Amino acid sequence: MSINEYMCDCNIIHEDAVNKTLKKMPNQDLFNKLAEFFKIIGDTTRTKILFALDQNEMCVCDIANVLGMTKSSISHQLATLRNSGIVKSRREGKEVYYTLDDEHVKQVFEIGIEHIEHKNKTENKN
Amino acid sequence: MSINEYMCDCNIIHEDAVNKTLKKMPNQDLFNKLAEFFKIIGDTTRTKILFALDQNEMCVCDIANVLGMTKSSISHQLATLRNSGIVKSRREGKEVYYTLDDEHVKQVFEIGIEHIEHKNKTENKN
DNA sequence: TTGACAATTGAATATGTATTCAATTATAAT
DNA sequence: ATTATAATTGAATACATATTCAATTGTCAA
Repeated sequence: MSINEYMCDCNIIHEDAVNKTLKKMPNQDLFNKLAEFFKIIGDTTRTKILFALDQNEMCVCDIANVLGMTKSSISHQLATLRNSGIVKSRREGKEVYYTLDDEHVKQVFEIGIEHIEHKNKTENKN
Repeated sequence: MSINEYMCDCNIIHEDAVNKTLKKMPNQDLFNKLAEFFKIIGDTTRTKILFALDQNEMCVCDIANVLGMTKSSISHQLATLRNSGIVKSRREGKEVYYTLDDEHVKQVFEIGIEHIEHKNKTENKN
């Protein structure tokens, strides 16, 4: 497949690198899901929820108390996280308990925190 | 610090878990930066850019060709990525070359892809 | 079966943001 | 200087989404 089939408003500068990269590119679906995954994590409220669930299994009310927010907003966010397969839930009586769904979430989360802490340490040198 | 200082519309169910988690909670600034980091990665166009830069150092025009988009939109996205410290750039003549800034970005990216591929494999069992 | 409480849901509002388009800046070559 | 091309920038538009508020559902106990 030629790169000329792609619309672009400039001439090609490094054709080899472009073609090599085009060959390796995963399909659109993977990028959509990957972006979706990070976008869902990428919200302040949801990072707090994930941090809390990384410590303990918790019900909606517990999380609302930890974050100082309404159950409604937490529940909306949990629905988002659940629909994306980032957390899972189980009902026990009136309460619904949430946990992280997957080890990858934990890993991504921890590396993210490392990254921020590293940036904080070195932010004075530009 | 008591959890009663936090406004919430429900009674506390598991006070110990809530208090324990409150003690461990990092400050607001860390959550803001962490969410920002993931949010920036969490866009389909930007995941493609990061994938491309994970293969080769590239100029704006190369990236525009790989993604089949205008230089302007790519440049806007690169500015976003650069301002967040996710990519860095160097000028060589008329061209500006971009690379991933940091090993953490690469790690987070790869684990993210693993996560999606794992989900793809197991998506039939609910 | 009625009341109480945990949780979810839908609609509305307010806010954020990706891409487009037009204009501008930076660099190199003639 | 002038032209050409790479890249950036600002403003506008179109689209997505977080929180609030009100109503509803699910479960348990009296």
